[in-house]
Amino acid sequence: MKDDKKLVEEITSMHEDFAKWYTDVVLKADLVDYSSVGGCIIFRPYGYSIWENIQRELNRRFKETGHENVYMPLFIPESLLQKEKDHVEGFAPEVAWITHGGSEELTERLCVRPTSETLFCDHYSKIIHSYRDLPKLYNQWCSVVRWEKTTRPFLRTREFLWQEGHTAHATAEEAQEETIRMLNIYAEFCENVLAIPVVKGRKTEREKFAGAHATFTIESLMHDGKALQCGTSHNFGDGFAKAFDIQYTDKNNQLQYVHQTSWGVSTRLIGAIIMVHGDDSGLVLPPNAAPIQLVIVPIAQHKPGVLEKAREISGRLSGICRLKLDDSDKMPGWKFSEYEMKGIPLRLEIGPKDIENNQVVLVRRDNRQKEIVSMDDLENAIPRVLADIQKGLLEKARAMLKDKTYSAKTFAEFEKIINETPGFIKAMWCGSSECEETVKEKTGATARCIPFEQEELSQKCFCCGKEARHMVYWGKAY
RNA sequence: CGGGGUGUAGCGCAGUUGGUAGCGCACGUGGUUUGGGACCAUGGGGCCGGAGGUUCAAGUCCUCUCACCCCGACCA
Repeated sequence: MKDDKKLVEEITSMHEDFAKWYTDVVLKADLVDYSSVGGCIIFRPYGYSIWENIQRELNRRFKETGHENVYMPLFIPESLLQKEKDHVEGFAPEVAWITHGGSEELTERLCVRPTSETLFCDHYSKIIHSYRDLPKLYNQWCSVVRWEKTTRPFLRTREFLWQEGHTAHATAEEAQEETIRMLNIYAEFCENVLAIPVVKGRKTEREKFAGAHATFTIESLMHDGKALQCGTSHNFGDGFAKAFDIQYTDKNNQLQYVHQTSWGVSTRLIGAIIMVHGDDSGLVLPPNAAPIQLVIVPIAQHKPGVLEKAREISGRLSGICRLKLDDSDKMPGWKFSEYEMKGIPLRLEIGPKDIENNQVVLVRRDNRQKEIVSMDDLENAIPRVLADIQKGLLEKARAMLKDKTYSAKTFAEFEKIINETPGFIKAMWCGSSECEETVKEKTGATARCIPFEQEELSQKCFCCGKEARHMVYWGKAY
């Protein structure tokens, strides 16, 4: 078999049609099904299981840093939503409204939460009285609704699952620390669990969250050169506190407003995994996020001893990795293709010849390398190979990010890159919203972030030529 | 919200000048198979997206609707 032979014929090649490739993968890997409600998806067990892994890993990190999970209502009274002006304006166009209970019209419309800032604020205003009540470090796992016009599985759906952390602090400094702490947790999680390298930075005024003082972001780059915002962390300062009257008495018996943050990641991360690691055979999952890390495929399973051996191995390994034994009567080749589409990191083949030789065959999903391993060494070999795959995927993704990151000094250079080799473009910027607008109009690219790691590529804004203030990562985004 | 496309079996499709629906895959059963998507036999499955109309007769022609997908403008 040639390495480059396309084994899975049901998936469109990503070079042929990236959008089609994406939806093919999403459907063929059994991650989701389309639902009867426009713009919404059904998470199938395999897709939901990835989300559960994400939840488990993040929950551990949130709890290690002192956060508690809570749950707020799905509905927000219109009056509550309207308390913070920028916030309402930002979300108004995509809010879904409840107008009736049964056949009776409600006296006040209820908004289906597009995000829960207002609910947390309302609650905080009641429960925070003293500096002794601070900080409040809350998080909630829930779904939110934003009535989007264009939708794509995971990347943009009308209802999506996410987590939103909402914290209240005594001082501006503490709030800023929290904002960055959570951004760093997201970045570490993306790299170590999802094997997705990210660029950390601050959003421009134009791109920041409605109602925030500052928004920080982690941005990643997909196979097609488009950027994907993977998570955001906002510093609200005391803006919401003033709108919602969240005050506490400090040590000197003075009334003070709290300083707040919020931060979130969503099921969009699953879209990122697909578009960063996937290939023409389908999904490729990093072991740390994979619902099933190892699939055992018995060969000639009707022959005496084969299934027994496969079951024995399954039992031995079940404590050291998440695995599945497929003893259905499908052909082995069918199983190989199926689990490649599903991105299971590692496959173990066990057949009569292997049993004779006291060995098994391991095949990696990421590079299809085969390795023959002694039956006695499985407990060492499996974790070793899984760790190696995890590491390899991150390295590969890092190389891609580096490869697709360009820099431009002039507008002409910028345009040429965006049109010919899409990716991140580093370029100096004067800080004006007008230049962002111009760039967007002429090239379709937006300022993804002002990275923490600044470089001085030149003294002048690549767009208007005036004095540059920041180096910005630009790109077309999902 | 604009532009394009598609709706016929679970999925993918065919269906000629209008004559009352077919193929592949999947599924059920029996058997033979199993190191890269097996084969034979046999069986089940349909208000042709919906509503009007034209006609003796509509999957097919006309009108109107609805849904979904894709591509753009706005957004986790």
